Amino acid sequence: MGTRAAVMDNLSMRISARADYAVRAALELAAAGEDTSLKAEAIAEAQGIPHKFLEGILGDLRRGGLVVSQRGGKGGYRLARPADSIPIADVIRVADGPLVSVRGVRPPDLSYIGPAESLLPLWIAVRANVRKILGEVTLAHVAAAKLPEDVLSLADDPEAWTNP
Amino acid sequence: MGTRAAVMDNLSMRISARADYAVRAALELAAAGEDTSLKAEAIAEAQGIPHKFLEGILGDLRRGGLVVSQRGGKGGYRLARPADSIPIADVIRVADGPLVSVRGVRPPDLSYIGPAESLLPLWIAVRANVRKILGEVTLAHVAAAKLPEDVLSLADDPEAWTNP
DNA sequence: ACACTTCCCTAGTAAATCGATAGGAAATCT
DNA sequence: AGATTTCCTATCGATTTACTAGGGAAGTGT
Repeated sequence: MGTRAAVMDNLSMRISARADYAVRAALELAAAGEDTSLKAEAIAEAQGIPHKFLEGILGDLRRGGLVVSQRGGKGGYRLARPADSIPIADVIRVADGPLVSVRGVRPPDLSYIGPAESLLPLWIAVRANVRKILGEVTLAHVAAAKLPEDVLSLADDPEAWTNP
Repeated sequence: MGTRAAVMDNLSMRISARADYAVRAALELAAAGEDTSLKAEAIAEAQGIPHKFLEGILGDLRRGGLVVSQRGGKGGYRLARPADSIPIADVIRVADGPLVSVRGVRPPDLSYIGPAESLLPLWIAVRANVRKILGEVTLAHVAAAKLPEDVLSLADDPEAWTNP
């Protein structure tokens, strides 16, 4: 399409359904407590996530070492570590692949020429900033609705909530 | 072939080829000066961008009011405003749509329930942060290879350049 | 032992998106 | 008129996304 009018996303920051679901599922587990285990179906119900889809995501979280699972009648999933030791960044990375890459190429391997040369440090700066936030905020923070001060102050600016 | 660049993979930060090309094309125009116009073919050559693809992107920039065009023998594209008044964010937004989205939805339109309630302010905070950087840095900054101090200091941290 | 529950694994699929290309119409210059 | 360059529409193949289906493996309670 030459003109893109109706289609949305994907400029700079995009959080996929997969990542979003993963974080929300992890938050349910965080809220349940480290030693209570929840069934996939219960999480799916609570958060309105297609449960078969969620099963796959929970499998990723397990393989990533963030949750542990148990089969059978009293089975389910629970967090593998305390919720305050799991940053949101970890959940997203495990569910959705590496946090950042550049067209398959890592930022340090890019080569820009001419007036575009300084683009690389710019992307790096943006990335560093995103990492700082998502690496600082943990499941415990979000589940308890107590975000760190510096993050809150960013979200408090009414301008942050406006559209484009 | 030249340089192809930047898409940040998957999770958090992704810059599409479209956005990357758009910024690089705008940078060529910025370097050329506000009253010099460049042909699409010349820009494509200089930055190693498929020229037919670039034509579509330049069309978006024109419709977004960032560049003006002229057809015919002495035609081409030039910036519609001074390079120091065009933030990188504008270029990306015009070429690629809204800067941040979750599951294709803009953050203010999301609704989270239960322990996921505080997810919304978190996404907003991240978005505000990205906006702050990309809204502050202009085409002039990048074209002149003189990024603002606060951005540079972010990119200076060696940790920012590490892989995952 | 047996039934039941719940996780686990593999495949598949419809739709969207991405990057790119082609052909020609419209405008502008010499 | 003739050359040039933007502008418009349409299409393409490949990949990704978001999901669905079905069944096997492992654990639990009776």
